[in-house]
Amino acid sequence: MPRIVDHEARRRELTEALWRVVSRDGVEAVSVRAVAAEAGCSPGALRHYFPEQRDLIASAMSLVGERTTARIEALSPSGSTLDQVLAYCEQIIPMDDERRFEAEVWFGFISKARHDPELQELTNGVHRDLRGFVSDLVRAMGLDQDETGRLHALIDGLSLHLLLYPGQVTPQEVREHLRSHLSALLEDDS
Amino acid sequence: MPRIVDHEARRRELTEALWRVVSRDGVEAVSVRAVAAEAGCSPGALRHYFPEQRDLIASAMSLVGERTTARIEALSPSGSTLDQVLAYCEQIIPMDDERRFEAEVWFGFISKARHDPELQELTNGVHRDLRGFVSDLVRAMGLDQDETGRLHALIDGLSLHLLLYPGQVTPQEVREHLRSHLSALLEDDS
DNA sequence: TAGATTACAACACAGTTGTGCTACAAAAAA
DNA sequence: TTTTTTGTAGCACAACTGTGTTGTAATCTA
Repeated sequence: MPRIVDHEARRRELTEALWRVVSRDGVEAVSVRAVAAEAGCSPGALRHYFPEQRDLIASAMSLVGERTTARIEALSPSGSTLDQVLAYCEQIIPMDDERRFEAEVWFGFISKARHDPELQELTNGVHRDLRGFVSDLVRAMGLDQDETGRLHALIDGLSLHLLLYPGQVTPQEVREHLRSHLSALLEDDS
Repeated sequence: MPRIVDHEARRRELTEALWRVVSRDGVEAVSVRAVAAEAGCSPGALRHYFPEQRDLIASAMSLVGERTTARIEALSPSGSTLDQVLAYCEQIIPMDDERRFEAEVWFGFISKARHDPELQELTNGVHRDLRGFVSDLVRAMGLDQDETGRLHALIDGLSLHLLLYPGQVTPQEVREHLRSHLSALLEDDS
């Protein structure tokens, strides 16, 4: 065994194993043993990196935030203002499997986080960050900041519907709703 | 022991005990034993009315739907069209503690329901009903049905934010967002 | 009154949970 | 070389889980 291991990378691996468990068997199936098995190591090894289960979950939720912001920052949208804002918004909506896994993890653990001060602080932070991001979009559209709360709620509502009722709501519909909403906002402004 | 007990009422009592556990200790704390203790009876007695835990959870989620629709049907709003529609919408948003408990139970169990066909059918049904309700409102406002999905998502997004981030979002803000949204829809129509 | 039915309690059982502790092997440091 | 550190495995433990089974007292039916 190598004495020195890239701690950060190992934690990432293990966190992604947790993701796989969640997306395959749901949040209920997450346990120290299940995640360790998925990662192909012993529970003891996992606990070497995450002493408590809470740490694992916190890491998983943080990763959602990190990946979302990374995707946003990597984006260099073109086209009309509407198209650009639309492209940004879609990065936080589960339009494909990748974003669906993120949403699954997020919404899955969020009720666990509600009664855990430490996790709650984390989710509050991510929520604040996202609101700041939406706020920037609203500003970029030259709109009043009153619109931030409404747009943010619309985005999260659409996300929720897409995740929970994929049979009743499709990505195309979501894109249309978002487009018409932004369109109305922009023409209202001019 | 009386031989005949009002089955329906007893189930209601036990379901409400589950609600209390959820609102006090969170969804994670729900177990046959915990709910029985909260209801002041033995786990065996509980299992007499709910043979499996799934039945209990299904009953709790159904109760959310029932209470919401009951509240809606009991409503006889007055004032402008906008005020009336607003009053209806607020019945499915956790503006006070009563509706907050409902939302807590609903969002708490919904990720459990995602990997359980029987529960999923239930949640799909409630979602469909709510969409039908929103659709009626949209029709009452004389709007195109395209608005249904957007309004429904906005309502659920606002609900989610109100439930999860009570420190960052207030009922007053939610009411304002909803009002301005409906207002824009109505004036756009004329 | 005799018997069937029902509400409830209590226990048993096997499985799973998070976490603490010990042991050991590999690699770095001395 | 010897010693120390570090990653990993494995076991132990107590608590808790859902659910099956059995017992019992109270009430209704005949």
